[in-house]
Amino acid sequence: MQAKKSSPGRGGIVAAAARQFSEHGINGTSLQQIADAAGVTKAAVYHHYRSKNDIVRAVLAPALDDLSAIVRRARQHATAGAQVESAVIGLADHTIANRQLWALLMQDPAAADLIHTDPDGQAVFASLRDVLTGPTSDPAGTIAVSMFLWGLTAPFLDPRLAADVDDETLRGAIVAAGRRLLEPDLRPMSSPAAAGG
Amino acid sequence: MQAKKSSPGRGGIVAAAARQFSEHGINGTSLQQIADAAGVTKAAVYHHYRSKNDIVRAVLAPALDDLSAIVRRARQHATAGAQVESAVIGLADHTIANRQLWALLMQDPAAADLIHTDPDGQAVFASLRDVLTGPTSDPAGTIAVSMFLWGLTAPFLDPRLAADVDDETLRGAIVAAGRRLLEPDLRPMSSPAAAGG
DNA sequence: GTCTATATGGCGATAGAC
DNA sequence: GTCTATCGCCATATAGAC
Repeated sequence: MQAKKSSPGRGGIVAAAARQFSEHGINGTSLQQIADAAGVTKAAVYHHYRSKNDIVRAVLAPALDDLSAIVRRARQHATAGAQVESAVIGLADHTIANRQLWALLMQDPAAADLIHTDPDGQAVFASLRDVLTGPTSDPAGTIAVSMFLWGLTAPFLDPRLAADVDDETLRGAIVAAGRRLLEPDLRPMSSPAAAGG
Repeated sequence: MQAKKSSPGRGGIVAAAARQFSEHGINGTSLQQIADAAGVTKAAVYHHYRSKNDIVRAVLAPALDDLSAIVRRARQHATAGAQVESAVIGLADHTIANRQLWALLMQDPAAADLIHTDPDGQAVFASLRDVLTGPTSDPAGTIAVSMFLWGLTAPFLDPRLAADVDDETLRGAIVAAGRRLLEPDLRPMSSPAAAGG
């Protein structure tokens, strides 16, 4: 079983594209680079995908599906605290298992455009933020949620972390950060009156 | 006071470029777009800057200078805790006063390339991380620092925050997040023995 | 399903008139 | 200091042979 290296097919192309995208950004990656990385020609790539945008979608789609699953699983918990905890752990695991993809999803302007355009993408992110924010809707909570989500990209983007740190340490640090930033009793309260939900 | 709208000069060009960069990303912005936004032609832009890379540098340079100043100011404090506090506050203020620029600096792959290339840029970020990390060098601390730095981009990138939240709330939330993530006594300690610095 | 070859357009960058 | 016009190149995307 040589894994059919001579003809990568769709899977090999999206894998190669994902690698190039996370290295050079989506706009910084040409179809030629993708084709070269996949070991085929541009025309072969176009046989599988009718445009570069389609490739981008194919790369990002699994991440959006994973996010949906994380939200769905979190919502099965009864209390808001348990939902946040579940989502934080789910995100930590997803980030670690899929670092480049997550960085791409959050970091790249082209990905942001695509998500902003796609109604499903918007809905997934909105529901994720809802779960992480919990029932309260104070600005500080919204800010903490955003900082946590964007902070999740750090473990891949930071060259000092990408190589050295083992997954278990990373997971522990991410979950700890999520708890500190998002758990209601730890959340910053500039005006005490706002605490009464 | 018409601010000389007929000839924007260098200032107008970098301002226009910064706006376009933070909207479409550096690689996603053409010189034609920059010229249009500045109200001149491409050739006029090239009269002031000899390459697109020069424009990028001109856009990012003030942010790097600001970072240097933040680090310098933080280092004047005696204790590590005070240095962290100073740097966090400095970063919060800088992010709020200069949201797009910071997002660009941290978010864009092309900016990352340029910083990675430029020795000064590398040095500034290294020293900033050193100050935020403090004397200890445990992985969890390094991760927390990275998450905080990347989390700082959130306030601009999140459409729900860019418009609604006033600066004071934002500042309070960022500083609070920085404290929670970075202050030693709050930091996650998977192995208690590592605490003795 | 992959290839070579090509069409078409926008890109960064330059030349030279005003 | 700005313009019009253009170069050379590489981008996305297509056509048609094998």
